[in-house]
Amino acid sequence: MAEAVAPTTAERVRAAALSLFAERGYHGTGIRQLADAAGLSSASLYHYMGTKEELLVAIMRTSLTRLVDAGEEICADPALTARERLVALVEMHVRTHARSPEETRVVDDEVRALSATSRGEIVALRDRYEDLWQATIDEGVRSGSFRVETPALARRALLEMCSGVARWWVPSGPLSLDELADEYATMAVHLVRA
Amino acid sequence: MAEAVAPTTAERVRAAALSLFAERGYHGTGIRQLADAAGLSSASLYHYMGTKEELLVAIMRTSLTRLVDAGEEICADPALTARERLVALVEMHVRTHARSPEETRVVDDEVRALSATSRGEIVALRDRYEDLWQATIDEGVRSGSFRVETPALARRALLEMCSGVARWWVPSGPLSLDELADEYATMAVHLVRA
DNA sequence: GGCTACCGATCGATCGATCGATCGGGCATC
DNA sequence: GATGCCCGATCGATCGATCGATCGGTAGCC
Repeated sequence: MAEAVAPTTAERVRAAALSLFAERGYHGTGIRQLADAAGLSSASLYHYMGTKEELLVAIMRTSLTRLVDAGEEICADPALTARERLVALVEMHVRTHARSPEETRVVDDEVRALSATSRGEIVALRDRYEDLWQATIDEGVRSGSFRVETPALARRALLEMCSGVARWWVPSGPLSLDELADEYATMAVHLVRA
Repeated sequence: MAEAVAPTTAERVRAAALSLFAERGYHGTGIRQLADAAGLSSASLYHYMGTKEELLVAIMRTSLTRLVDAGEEICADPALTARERLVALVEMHVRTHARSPEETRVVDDEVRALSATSRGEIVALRDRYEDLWQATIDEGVRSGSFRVETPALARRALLEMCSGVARWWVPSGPLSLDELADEYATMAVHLVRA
C-alpha cells in the first residue's frame, strides 16, 4: 500500500480542480466553487496557482506526460511484435483511463477551452502519443500481421474506443480492471484482424 | 437539388447556436456571441428562443430524435440478420456523425450542462438509442453469429468508436462518406467476430 | 523582522435576461 | 385612396448576479 501522506494544500487545489473540471467542465466551474472544494477562499487560491487556465494546463500536462512516458516505454522494447505492442498499448491506455477517468476526461474534453498558446503545447503532446499508436499499427500492417485498409482510421477508431472507458467504468461494476483490459485488448486485435 | 429557401430568423439562431456550442461549448458561448453570429441584438434573440438552456435542449432533442427514428426503422425490419442490422446501424451512425458533426458533438459533450430536469429527457432519448444497439448485439450473441464475452462492453466500444468520426472526418479528406461507412462497418463486424 | 499562509473586500468585465420603446408593413374602416 | 390601428420584429439600455483576478492586510511561525 502507498503511505497515506497528508496532501499539501497545492495538491488539494489540484485535486479539487480535477474533479470539478471533469464534472462540470472548465467554463462551468467558477473559482469560488474551486476554492470551496479546496477549503480555501478564492483569494487564497491564487497563492497556490497562477491563472485558472494555467491550472487546467498543468492538469493536462501531467496526465498527458504520464501517458506519453508509458507509451514510449512500451514502444521502446524491441522484443515486442506489433501485435504484442498493440495489446500492451491498449491495456495501458484502458487501465489509465479506467483508473483516472477524471484526468482523461479533462484532457479529452477541454482542449477547446485553452488559449492558442497553451493549446499548442497540449496538442503536441497528444500528437506524440497518438503517433506511437500509429507507428505500431503501421508496423503491423507492413509486416502483414494486421489487415486494415486505412491505418489512420484504425488508429482513430481504436483510440476513441479505448478512451470511452473513462466515461462509464466504475470499480464497483461487474468487470474488474484486469478483465476490462483483457477484453479491450481482444476487441482491438480482432478490429485490426491480427 | 433542394431548393435554396431563405432560412427564417429562428433557423439562423438555431444554426448559430449549433456551431458555437460545438466549437466553444455551451458555457463557453455567451448570448452576445450568439446574437452576433445570428445577426441580431442580444435582446432580439429572446424573441426567437426561450432561455439559453432551452435552445440547447431543442438542439439535442432534434438531433437525438432523428437518430432514434433512423435506428428504430432499421431495427423494425424483421428480414435482417443481426449482422446485417449491426452493419446498417454502424453505417447510419457513422454517416450521421460525419455529416452533422456539430450536432453530435453537442449531444455528446454538453449533457452535463443541462439542468436535472432537461437531462432526464435527453438521457432517456440517448438510452433508447443505445438500447437498439444493445438488442442487436444481444441477438447476434444469442444466435451464435457474434462472439463477444461482454455484450454491454462491445456496445460501448462500438458506439464510442463510431461517434469519434464526428471529431475528425472532413468531406475534403482522403476518405469519402461511403468509404468511411464501409470501413467502420468492416471494423465493427470484426470487433464482434461475426 | 521576514516569511508563508490565508482572507475580506473589491475591482472591472461579463454573464443571462428583461425593460420600455421604436419602426414598418398589413389590414380594416371610412 | 387615405386614415388609424395593430403587431411582429428589433434594439439600446440596463438589471442583478457572477465572473476571474487583485488589493491591502492579518495571524502565526522561524
